[in-house]
Amino acid sequence: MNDDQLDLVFGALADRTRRGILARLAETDANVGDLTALFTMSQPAISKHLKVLEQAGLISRNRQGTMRLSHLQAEPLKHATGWLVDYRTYWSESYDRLDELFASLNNTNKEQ
Amino acid sequence: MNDDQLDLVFGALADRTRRGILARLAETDANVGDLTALFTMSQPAISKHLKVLEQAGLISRNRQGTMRLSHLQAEPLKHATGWLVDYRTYWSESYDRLDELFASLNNTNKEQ
DNA sequence: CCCATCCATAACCTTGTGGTTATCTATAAC
DNA sequence: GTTATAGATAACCACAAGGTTATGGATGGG
Repeated sequence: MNDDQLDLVFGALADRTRRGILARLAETDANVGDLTALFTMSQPAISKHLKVLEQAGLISRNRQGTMRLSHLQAEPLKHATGWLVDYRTYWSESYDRLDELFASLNNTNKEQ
Repeated sequence: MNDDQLDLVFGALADRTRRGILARLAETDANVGDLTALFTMSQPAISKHLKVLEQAGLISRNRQGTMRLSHLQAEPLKHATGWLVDYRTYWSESYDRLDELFASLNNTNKEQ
């Protein structure tokens, strides 16, 4: 994953509304109206966020009748994770297994 | 890790100069002059980037004589990773062991 | 004390971002 | 063909972001 893509992906993730959209899409696909109902902002604002997510490759969209369904595309999240875990040797602890890592992350997330 | 912190961390990572600074600090601590020499921009610009990184908790700084050394603080990267891996069930493949994940990531990163 | 060095800060500029309202387009239903 | 609905687009606004140059403040050395 190159610098341009990382700019787009991390930039897309740097907004809590967009992270909220991704969380919602992790459940099921959704149309623009569904997503607009979740946030206290206008439909065009949501459409803009969806465009940002699409350009980052984090969602795909296809027409379903008069609606456009957004679908989570998690692959760039995997690559962003790959970038981040390169720094794991600088974390305070190291983990051999993913489940150990996740257990630790859950703890530290709750602690804060 | 709450939304405000995620805003700051992902926002800090959304700039390639700041990612470059983190990569440099992964080797050794560095002062502002060292970092300015690495990029084609002015010293105040680097100082601004360092402030962003510091507010995101990604670096700490302490005076060493007349210099201020920046030191990588990777803990927020761990927490950001924790947020990202929550989406691992939506990746195209799943991995039980970190080394499997890393191997895959190295491959896909090289492929692109 | 004076001076050089390292860095921060201030002021400014341009562009991007996140929101709004108003309007246009596309699809489906009748 | 008309109409209703879903969503995109345009025009606009306020402010944040990323850069610049100029200058100020802190530290160490002679």
